[in-house]
Formats: sequence, structure tokens, C-alpha cells
Amino acid sequence: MKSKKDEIGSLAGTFREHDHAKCASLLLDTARDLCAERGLRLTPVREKVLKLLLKSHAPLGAYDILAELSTSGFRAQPPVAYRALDFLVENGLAHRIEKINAFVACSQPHEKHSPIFMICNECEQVAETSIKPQVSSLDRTARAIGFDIRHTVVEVEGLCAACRERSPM
Amino acid sequence: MKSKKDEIGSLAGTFREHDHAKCASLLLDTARDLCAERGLRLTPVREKVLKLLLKSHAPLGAYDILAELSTSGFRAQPPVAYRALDFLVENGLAHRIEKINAFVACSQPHEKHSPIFMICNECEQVAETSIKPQVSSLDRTARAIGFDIRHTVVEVEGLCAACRERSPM
DNA sequence: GCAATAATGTTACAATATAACATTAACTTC
DNA sequence: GAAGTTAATGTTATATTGTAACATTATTGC
Repeated sequence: MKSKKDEIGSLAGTFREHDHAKCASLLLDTARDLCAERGLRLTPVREKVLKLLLKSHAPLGAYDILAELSTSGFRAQPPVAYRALDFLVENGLAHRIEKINAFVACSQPHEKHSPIFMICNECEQVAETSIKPQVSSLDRTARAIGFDIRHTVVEVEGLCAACRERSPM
Repeated sequence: MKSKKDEIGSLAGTFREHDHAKCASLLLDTARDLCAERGLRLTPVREKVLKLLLKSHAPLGAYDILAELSTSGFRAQPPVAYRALDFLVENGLAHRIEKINAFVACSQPHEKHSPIFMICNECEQVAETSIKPQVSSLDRTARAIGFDIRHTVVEVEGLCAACRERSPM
């Protein structure tokens, strides 16, 4: 049973202040648990990449990650980063943001969801939210034309509250 | 006044059969009118690129367009295509589909709308639809966290009806 | 242990996109 | 309609993002 609280709720990874280190470490634990449960191997590179994503306050490009990997003793050819990212994305531990060719750690890795990203053009941070009703409205339209949905991308660009205050207009 | 017909309506550019040539030529006329009204210059390259998009049954990549331009006597350096595409996108005559780095002609160029793309993974065709209620639900969430939306991307991947029939499962 | 599978290493390159500056065309204001 | 201004195009070069393909090493299942 779903509670009503995610009407506005589940705004994890939002622009709001929070204890980022704590939140990151919790999510890392969750990822480890999930992999254990599902028999997936969270290998050193994969874990490192997830950590980098979790640490970052903004989405990271594959080549950003590659650069950080190389300063941590990992191999640094593109496929290294892309493979790890693919693994994380496939298993719901990270998302790819198409609009900006970048990646973020998922903030609700346990639940099946279609994430919605709010990308601030000023500070480049991204909030992950998800709203169920909307997705189902999309479902209805798809059904009307006989389209079978496999994956949904919703990305929104604009200005977050903090940036709007900083630079009015 | 908006009629109710676009509840399911306005599925222009859908997977359904239609007289494509006619539809393309109507949209080209609309584009010319719009540019005239707004004092925009639909120059030869820009018009050619729009025609290419209108003619295509699937989205075109910038380099697809470039290739076609070069066989029609236009210059064929990347900026030529990108500039024309930028013009078309900025002025609502075409859309960029982030998920596949490709472009399609807009099927409802007169109205302000947030398009929704349904991308078939099999035939690679794309249907442009748009649903108002959904967008407003997104708006509400954005308002709740103080986010000011400038641009919305909704892209859905899956299988269109025709392809599902062709290859069951 | 041995075969099968999964993950990583590595090279090379493909595909997508833009910066920067030169040139030409179009508009505009007198 | 000439001179200045802005908009569009031409062109070179390069940046950024992403993959194919094949070799090697680790892990798993029997």
C-alpha cells in the first residue's frame, strides 16, 4: 500500500539543504544491500563510480568520472567509466540525464519509479523527484495509440529556488 | 477557446497511416507563414533542412541532414546543419529528441506546447503527442519546490502498435 | 580442477557538437 | 543610395561524448 505522503514527498536529492555525507553513505549501504540481494557484483570500479556520483552535488559526465578514476589508481579508458555507469543505470542505482549527457546517483534505489529531473541552469544541480499520477496519464495516452512503454524520460530545465533568489529575474 | 478534442487528439506525426506528402507540404506552408508573421528569415538552408525533416518518416541526426545537404549543393560543414537546426528548434518548427540525438519537424508549430515523444525502438519512428493535464501536474510539483520551469522534455521509448503486431512479444 | 561466464584491460575510432574567426548578405537610417 | 550595423553563412579546426572489437583476467558452477 502506498501512503499519500509522496504527493509532494520523495524529493530526495533536492536543492534543499541536507546532510549530504550521511545521505550518501546511507545510499551506498542501500546499494550494497541491493546488490547482495540480487546477486549482483558491486565491484571496486562500480562502487567507486557510485561513490563519486553520490559525493557530487551535481551530475557528472562520463569523462569527469574518468578523470576522477584515474587520480584514484583505476584504469582510465572511456569504456571503464561507461561500463560501470551502464551497470549502475541498468540496476537502478544511477540515472542518465539525456539532456545534459550526465549521470546522477539514484536517490530512491529500492523502488521502481520513473524519475523526473529538475535541472537548474544556473547552479547545475539536479533534483530527482517522481510523481506517479503523471506517469499514469502518460500511460493512458500510450494505450490509446497502442504504444507499449519501456522507458520514460522526464527532464525539466529551469531555475531552482536558491538561484532565483540569488539572481532575481 | 480550446476544444475537448485534444483529449486523445492532436496525435499528429503518429505511427498511423496518413498522406505524408500532403501533411508535409501543409506544414511547410505553415512554417513560411509563421516566419513571415514573426519577421523571421526562412533562408534556403533553413527551408531545405525543414523539408528534409518533414520528408523523413523518422527523426534525423545532424549528420544525416548534413549528408543530404551536401547532395543538394549546400555547404556541408557541421555548423551549417547545426545552425539551421538551432533556428528551427528555437522557433518551434522542429524539436530535438535528446534520447537519440536527433531532430523531427514539429507537427503543431502554431501552438505553444510541451511535446511528448513516443519513440519506437523497432522501426525508429517517433510520434509527437502532447497532453496538457500532465504538464500542469509537473508544474505543481515544480512550484512546490520553488523551481521555475523553462523547458520540459518528455520522451518515451517502447514499441509502437504496428511493430508489436509484426513481432509479437 | 575445468569449462563457462562475467568483468576488466586496451587500442582504436565513430558520432556528435562547438569555438572562433572570415566573409557575405540584409536591413536601416540618414 | 552610401555607410554603418546586424544577421547569416563559410570555413578550419577541434572538443566532447560514446562504442566496437578483441585480449586478458577473475568468478562461478559443476
